[in-house]
Amino acid sequence: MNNLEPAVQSFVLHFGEMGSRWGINRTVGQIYAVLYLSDEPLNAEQLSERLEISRSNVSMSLKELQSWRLVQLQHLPGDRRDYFSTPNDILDIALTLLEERRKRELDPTLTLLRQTLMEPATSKTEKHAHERMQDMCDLMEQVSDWASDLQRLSRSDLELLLKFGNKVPRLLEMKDKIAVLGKKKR
Amino acid sequence: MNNLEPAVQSFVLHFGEMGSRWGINRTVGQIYAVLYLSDEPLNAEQLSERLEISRSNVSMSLKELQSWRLVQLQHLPGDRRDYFSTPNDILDIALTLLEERRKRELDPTLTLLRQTLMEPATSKTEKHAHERMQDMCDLMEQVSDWASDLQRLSRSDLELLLKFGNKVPRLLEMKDKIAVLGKKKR
DNA sequence: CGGCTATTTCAGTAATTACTGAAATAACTG
DNA sequence: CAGTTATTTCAGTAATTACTGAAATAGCCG
Repeated sequence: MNNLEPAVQSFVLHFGEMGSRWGINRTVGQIYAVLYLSDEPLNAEQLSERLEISRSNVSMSLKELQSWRLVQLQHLPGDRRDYFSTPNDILDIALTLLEERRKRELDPTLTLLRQTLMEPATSKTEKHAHERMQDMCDLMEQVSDWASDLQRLSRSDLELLLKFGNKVPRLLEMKDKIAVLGKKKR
Repeated sequence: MNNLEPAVQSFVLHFGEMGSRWGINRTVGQIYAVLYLSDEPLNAEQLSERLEISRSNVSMSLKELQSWRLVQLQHLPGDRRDYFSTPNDILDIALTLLEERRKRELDPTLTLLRQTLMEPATSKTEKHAHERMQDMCDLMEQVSDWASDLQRLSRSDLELLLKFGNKVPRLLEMKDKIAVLGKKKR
């Protein structure tokens, strides 16, 4: 890993750590970091060398990253090896991550909650448990909808939303107008 | 764990799984789930029995949850054991989670990125890496600011924001007015 | 203080997860 | 088709993480 430039190396190490703090493992995080910083697509062999990990480990980790749609596979003319890169736009990446997490974490939980809430609650404690689950279900639905909506925004709207984020409270002062707008259009 | 009512049990198991998909481990997730659904505070002994795990495991897991500020410690009159519960409001919980994750994941990464970006980039590849890091840094700052702002919103504004979430695109149609408002007040 | 109860700590072990090398598969090339 | 190169799979092992029981600590109460 000393073949990496210092700035790259510390970023890669940090990402590895963050990865394992998440569900993702260290190696997967490191591979992603290397690809993200690289100015050209890399093949498995190169990743294996730079991170000093086995070829097979690279193969498995890349499969994992592909399942998250976080890396793109491409070919260079006259070279039949697989080359990998990340999207150029960090917003693209963030949106993909958000969407995948929604699918993997929110959706299954929502399914379970709805299913459980179909059954009648008998005892007092069970009634209370149902209330709690209902609250969680409601919130998760809202968050899930929010996330879906973000996916549909144009790039420029997204950037606007991010930029004005720290003025959200003020934006909410306009809630009356927004409410009117909501009624008018729907 | 068969002492738990079926609805509770499946929720607890699911939460355990989700926990380990996260950085948090299965037991911690299960304990949290039990506490969240319980209609009364529980002590370590009770958690140990219900989940059939050792007393010491409960102790460690509760410490972990306390470090995330996700459980509240309290005492019952005439009983010197520690009792634990979660906040009643799921929004409270979500905000705490958001804030802790910001502190643990975004902040350290931002620190590293800023630090690295202070150094000059020499080679061509290093310049490219710096650009990538700068992009990530910018986005993370915006997200971090967003998260901070959410913490400061009143409960009613938060609920409004959540409810109107799926009308975000329409809300952005008003960007001109928002821009004006931004200038006027700042 | 001495006994009692509750909680924490921690070394050892169990369970899980990550990684490797070797072998199998796949895909091209002459 | 045989040879060559690239990728994947997988059984075995290494490394990490989770969990336990026993011992230590802490705090109360008579």
